[in-house]
Amino acid sequence: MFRPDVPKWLQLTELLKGRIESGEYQPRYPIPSEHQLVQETGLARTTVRKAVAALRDQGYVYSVHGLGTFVSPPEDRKTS
Amino acid sequence: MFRPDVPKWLQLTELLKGRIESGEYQPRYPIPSEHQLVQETGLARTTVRKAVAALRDQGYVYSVHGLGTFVSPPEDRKTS
DNA sequence: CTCTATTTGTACGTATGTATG
DNA sequence: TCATACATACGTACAAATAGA
Repeated sequence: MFRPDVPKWLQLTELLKGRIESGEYQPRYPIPSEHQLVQETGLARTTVRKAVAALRDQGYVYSVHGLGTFVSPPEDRKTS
Repeated sequence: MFRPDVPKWLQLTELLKGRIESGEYQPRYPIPSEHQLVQETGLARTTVRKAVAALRDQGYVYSVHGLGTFVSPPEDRKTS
């Protein structure tokens, strides 16, 4: 599932970003939980968290403690 | 209370399994709640839950949302 | 019927240790 | 020395189901 030459966390970041940009994950709706992403990818939770943190830093998602991680409105995305 | 070389969650799993197999916890009766196990062991709830989840995976107990976790009948136990 | 307490379920936040390249 | 990656462990928050007063 993952190429060996690129960090897995970065590949997961790009994968999720693609699903957001394609509209598969809609603004204001949650992306899969960390637990679900761990199950689906086989990665460790820390690695999944690193991928989601990068998405957050780039304005693609925001997280609410105890609730989940949600897709940001398109204008929040930092495309730089 | 816990050995340093084995994960605490696994040690708690084995401890509870021992109480089930010895008959201290009887089939169809509840085991201590997560909260009680936290108090008794000093572990975090997440760690206690991991121990109970392992017990569930092995067929030793089943949980009912809002009610508790109960000892399974012996024939459900996966001894493999 | 409503309120409350208890209990399990779900989910994110944080920290530490170990191993590998 | 550093980034990546996995595992363990504690903390905090919110949700849902159940039972009883």
